[in-house]
Amino acid sequence: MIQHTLNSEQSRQLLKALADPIRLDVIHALAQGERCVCDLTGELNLSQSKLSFHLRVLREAGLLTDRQSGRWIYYRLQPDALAALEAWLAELRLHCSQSAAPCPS
Amino acid sequence: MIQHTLNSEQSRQLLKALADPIRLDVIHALAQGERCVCDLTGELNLSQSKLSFHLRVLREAGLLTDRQSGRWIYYRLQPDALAALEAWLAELRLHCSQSAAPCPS
DNA sequence: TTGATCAATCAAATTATGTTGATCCAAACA
DNA sequence: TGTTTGGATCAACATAATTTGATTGATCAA
Repeated sequence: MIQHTLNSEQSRQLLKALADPIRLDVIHALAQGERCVCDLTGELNLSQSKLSFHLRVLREAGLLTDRQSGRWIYYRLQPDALAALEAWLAELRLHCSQSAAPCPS
Repeated sequence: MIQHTLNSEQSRQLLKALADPIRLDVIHALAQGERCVCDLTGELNLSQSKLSFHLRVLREAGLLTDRQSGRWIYYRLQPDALAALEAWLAELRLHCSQSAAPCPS
C-alpha cells in the first residue's frame, strides 16, 4: 500500500475487509496497539480458526501487518491503508454537490 | 447522519454499502454531481431493477439522498456520510503503533 | 527426541448477498 | 379517462462469504 490515490478495486478491497462486525472488533482492538493472536482470541471470544480467517482477510487487504516472535504472532494496524482510504473518501466529496440538469436532457 | 462520531454498527453499514463494485461505480458517477436514475442506467449499463437495488442499499446506509421531480428521481452523494467515515478512520490511526507486550503476558 | 502449544489451512456445511424477470404504483400526457 | 414511462418492489434463483471441526507445520520446553 504505497500509493496515495487508491483505484476503485483497491478501495473496494479495503472496504470489503472492513465491512464485517467481527473484523471491526479486531480493528478496534488493534486500534489501541499491537496484539498477539493468543490475546485476541480471548479478548474477542472467537474460535482460533475463525479469528485466523478474519485476520487473513484483513492482512490480505493490506490493513494489517504481522510479525512472528517465537511461537507467537503479533498483528498491528497499517495506518497507511487507513489514510489512503480517507484520502479516497475525501476526493469523492469534492464535486458531489453539483445539481443535475433537469430530465429529459 | 447527523453525528460526527460513528459507532461500530453505523460505520459497518457505510462500509458494507460501499464495498461492492457496482455501488462503487454509482458512487463514482455521483461524485461528479447529482444524476437522474434514467441517466445512470445508461451510463453504467445496468438493468433498471439492478440499479434500483443498489441505489436502495446506498440510500439506506445514508450515503445518498434522493429527490423527485415529476416522474424523475435524482440521486446525490451525501458528503456528511463520507466525512463521518473519514473521521472514524482517522481515529483508528491515532494509537495503533503501540507495540504489544511480549507473550506470555 | 517427545509432547504440548500457537496459529494457519482445508473441505464441508451454512448463511448472506446479488441477480433476474415480472408486477406494481405514480406521474404525465394524449 | 386510457396509455405510456420512470422507478420501486417481490419471489425465485444463483453466487459469494462465513463458520465449523479436523489437520498440519513450526516452535518451544521437558
